[in-house]
Amino acid sequence: MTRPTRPTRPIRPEPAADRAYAATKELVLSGDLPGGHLLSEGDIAERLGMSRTPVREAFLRLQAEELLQLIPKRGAVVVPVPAGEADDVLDAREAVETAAVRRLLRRGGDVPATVDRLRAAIERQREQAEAGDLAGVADADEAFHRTIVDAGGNRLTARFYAGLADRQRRMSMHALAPRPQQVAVVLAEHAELVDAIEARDADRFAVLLPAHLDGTHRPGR
Amino acid sequence: MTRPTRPTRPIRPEPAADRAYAATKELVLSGDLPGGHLLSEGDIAERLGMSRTPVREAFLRLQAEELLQLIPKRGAVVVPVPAGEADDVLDAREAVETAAVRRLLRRGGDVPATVDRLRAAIERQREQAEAGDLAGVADADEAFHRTIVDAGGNRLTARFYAGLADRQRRMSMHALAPRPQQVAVVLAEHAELVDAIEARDADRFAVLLPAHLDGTHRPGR
DNA sequence: TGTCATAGATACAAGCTTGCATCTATGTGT
DNA sequence: ACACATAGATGCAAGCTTGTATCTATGACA
Repeated sequence: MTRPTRPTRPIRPEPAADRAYAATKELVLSGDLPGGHLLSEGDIAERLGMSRTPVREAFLRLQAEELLQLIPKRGAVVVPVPAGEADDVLDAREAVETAAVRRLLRRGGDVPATVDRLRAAIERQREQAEAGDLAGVADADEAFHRTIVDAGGNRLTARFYAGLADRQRRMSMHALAPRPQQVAVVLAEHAELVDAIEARDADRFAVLLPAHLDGTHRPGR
Repeated sequence: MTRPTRPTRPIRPEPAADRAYAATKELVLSGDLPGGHLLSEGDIAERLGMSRTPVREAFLRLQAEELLQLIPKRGAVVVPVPAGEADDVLDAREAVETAAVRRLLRRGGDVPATVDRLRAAIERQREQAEAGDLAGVADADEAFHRTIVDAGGNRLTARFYAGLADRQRRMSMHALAPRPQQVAVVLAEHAELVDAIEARDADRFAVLLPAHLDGTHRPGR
């Protein structure tokens, strides 16, 4: 099996439908399209240089994620962030992450490996913060929490959590950027959460997490 | 606001895509199509007397629910129930229901109304059991648990839970039908769950629920 | 001569384009 | 204020193109 270099790379062009999906989703999640905005298949199709069909496919997928709402014979409206969505997201995240930790401990998963991964994620976040990369900080934060969820080993909740992260990202676009000292608090709280996991203390984790999420993501407090 | 009867009922024919979605989903959830089965757009389209386009839309929606997997140029395979899916579903249900109760109590929701609805659901389930309607028993059981989730007031988790119920239904098709005395146990445990809610004791609920779900849905025990 | 590997042909299925019918909302004229 | 014409957008259908698997026939080798 000598294959020194990739032989003439059989690149397959990304399907048009996937491009349309990614582009449109980015428009919605980035907040570039405000809630309530009405968009049409033809518009996007023209902008992306493709026909309406792949765009329609993209719209259907986004409707399944409740980011778009297709209105018969009218178009697709960007679903506005419902009132109370922030609460719902945080509540759901808390439930999923807590359940993941309980399951990890209950089923005797590899706690040390998880702890290592989490501490590495904290370190990455610290580096991003020192580099002043705000988007990088947010990414690392998401990676930290996703690592917790993945450790639980429940594919269904992990998938659900990915959708929650999307929605949170969409809301964060309208929120204030975290200030440096807030990042320090986040890092410290993350460390505490990891300590609780390392101590195999799910109850302590369950107490720490809501405070962490509320404190981080609720501007009013 | 006098609208005595519906005036000339403006019935709109159900869109072809919705019919295709419902029909195909039923095929999968009922277990009529085994996991791994390969089906094609053309087949379904012909059977339902429509073109491939709405069928394709249905397939896309089902792929978003991870019930179908579209394989380029090949067809759509019915995603087999993954190993460990039963565990994942029960784990996720436990997390969602427990979180719903905690939230209901934390936010001072209308506990008496919820309790009333739950006791009514138990009563319906008892009636279905006495009538010997096994499907009715299963429906009432789902309604009971869904009532708990809805009481939490989190739209995101409620939606997630609906998908869990679908997957559970699909798995139940291959499971044994419950025996009458098992139904009695279920009813008694439901009553205990409601009592915990009425007593506003989320911790007791969190202890009772896993035992209930495990005992009911894990044949091996 | 029999068996196996292989290359070519064929059938099938999706990805996408295009076109048409239908429905909704809007604006105009009386 | 109301009816009607019109523009715009989707819902659906049919056809074309492309990619994949399967079948078959041919040739090499034992």
